[in-house]
Amino acid sequence: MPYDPSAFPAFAVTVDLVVLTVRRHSLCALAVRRGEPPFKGRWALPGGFVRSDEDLSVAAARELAEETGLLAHDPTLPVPPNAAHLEQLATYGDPKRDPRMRVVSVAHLALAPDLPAPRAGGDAHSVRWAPVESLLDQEGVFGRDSDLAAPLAFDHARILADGVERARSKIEYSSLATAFCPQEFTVGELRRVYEAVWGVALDPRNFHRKVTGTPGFLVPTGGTTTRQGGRPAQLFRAGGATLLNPPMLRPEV
Amino acid sequence: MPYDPSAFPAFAVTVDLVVLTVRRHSLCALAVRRGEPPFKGRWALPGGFVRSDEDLSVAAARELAEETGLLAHDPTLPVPPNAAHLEQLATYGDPKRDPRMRVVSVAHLALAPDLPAPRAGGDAHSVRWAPVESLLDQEGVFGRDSDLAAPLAFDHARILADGVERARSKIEYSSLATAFCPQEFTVGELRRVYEAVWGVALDPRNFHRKVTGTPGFLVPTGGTTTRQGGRPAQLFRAGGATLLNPPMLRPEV
DNA sequence: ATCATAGTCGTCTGCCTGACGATAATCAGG
DNA sequence: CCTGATTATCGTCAGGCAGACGACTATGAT
Repeated sequence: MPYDPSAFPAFAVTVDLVVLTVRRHSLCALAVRRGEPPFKGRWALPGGFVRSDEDLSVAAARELAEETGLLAHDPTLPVPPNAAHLEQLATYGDPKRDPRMRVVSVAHLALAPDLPAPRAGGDAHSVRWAPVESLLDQEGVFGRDSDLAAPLAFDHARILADGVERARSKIEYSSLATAFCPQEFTVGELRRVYEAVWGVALDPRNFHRKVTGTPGFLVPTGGTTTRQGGRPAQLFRAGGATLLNPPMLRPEV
Repeated sequence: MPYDPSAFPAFAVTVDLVVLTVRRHSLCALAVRRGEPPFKGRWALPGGFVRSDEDLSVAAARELAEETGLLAHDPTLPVPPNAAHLEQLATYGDPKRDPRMRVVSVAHLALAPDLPAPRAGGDAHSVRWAPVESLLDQEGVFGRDSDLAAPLAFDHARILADGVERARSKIEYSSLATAFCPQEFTVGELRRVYEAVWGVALDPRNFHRKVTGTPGFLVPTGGTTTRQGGRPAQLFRAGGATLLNPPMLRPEV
């Protein structure tokens, strides 16, 4: 049977990115300001059309590189210096999610260490890191950041919320939190990642016992650092283990 | 800026379903035999095109109902008698996954109690439950079931494997295993679900202690049954709790 | 020198789990 | 009726792990 294009509806397919990082003790997401209608002037998640010869993960990695300069991390290769964790999040296809046409968006979640500065595709004003609470707070916050108070464009608030929840739950049972850290980091820095992502305070002594006692989670590099002040801390790299068993559960409420 | 259809590539969007159930102590998936090329005569996952006015979850629920007569379970409504759990799994968009054209498939995972018999959309011969191992076993098993030995069409083996892994991990930390049970069930029946999904044997005493001791997991209905033989067992319904904390971890190895 | 800060090591207690003994309530068959 | 097979359910015990928290260590700031 020959291929009949009229036998099915045509869709546009995009990738949208939830890019998360931890800056100044808070979980931040990358947001871009829309320069075109609809939602012109509003903040949105970075993203773009999937090209006709691209796999979805390739499109997501391309968008990530365009927006941040980060490379997606292929687990089969050694970790390049500018690597981010990238995984598919979920797909959103409400017929009315884009008023122009029928768009299905395959959202991806990227986790990155704190970056020097967002590098826009030519227009640095249109890209910024923003704390996820301010992006998700639909009520709006009046004051200096009132330009951020408007809800995100399209269904991006929902997508961001899903991405944040995925990150929050995934660091419980995997070593993914190290994706927020530079290649070498201390136990305290890793703990502050958990604290920022979960929004809770953790006991430094129990946390230290847990992460150093889990085989394959952390590998000491031999060096120490004092960049946080106080007693110098051992430096570690992420070990090969990806699954934490038993998991490190979020404290309840 | 007006909408310009030539500014982006057009995709076909489908939903594919991984429908799992437990029959005769083994985890089974719904498979349909393809009647058209490509992969004519091979087994595949049920699925179809998303209509132009349909959300993805609606399309998945429609396909599920067409193939099985099951209703997707809307968590905000009381559970109808023929309800199945339905959730989005992942999206597959390799440019070469369908030789005819560019198709992006949003796979969904459905979990259902053991059903009387698959009800095909007019052709009962083309749909069947098959143990997931036989569908995933690429080497093929010679013998009576050799028609099942050929690998699934398209990338459906990958999708099925992802769905099975999702189900296996999700019953660890949620009450989702009850989706495989009828409305009323015994602790032993629930244990046999875990054993079938994980492919391991569990200690009946420890399992009983765990599930009856987790608040909100099981609600006794007062009745008892003896349909398994042996001492009569209490009947339960699924409680309101959806998250198991602490989780019930798979035995290692 | 003193203090503040952060890191690291220990201890104790309670909870949960895995291993497994024991008892209870049914059915099949002699 | 009695016996054994089968399944359900309750209990016990030891080990592991997590939360709470004391104590000590090594730095920088004043």
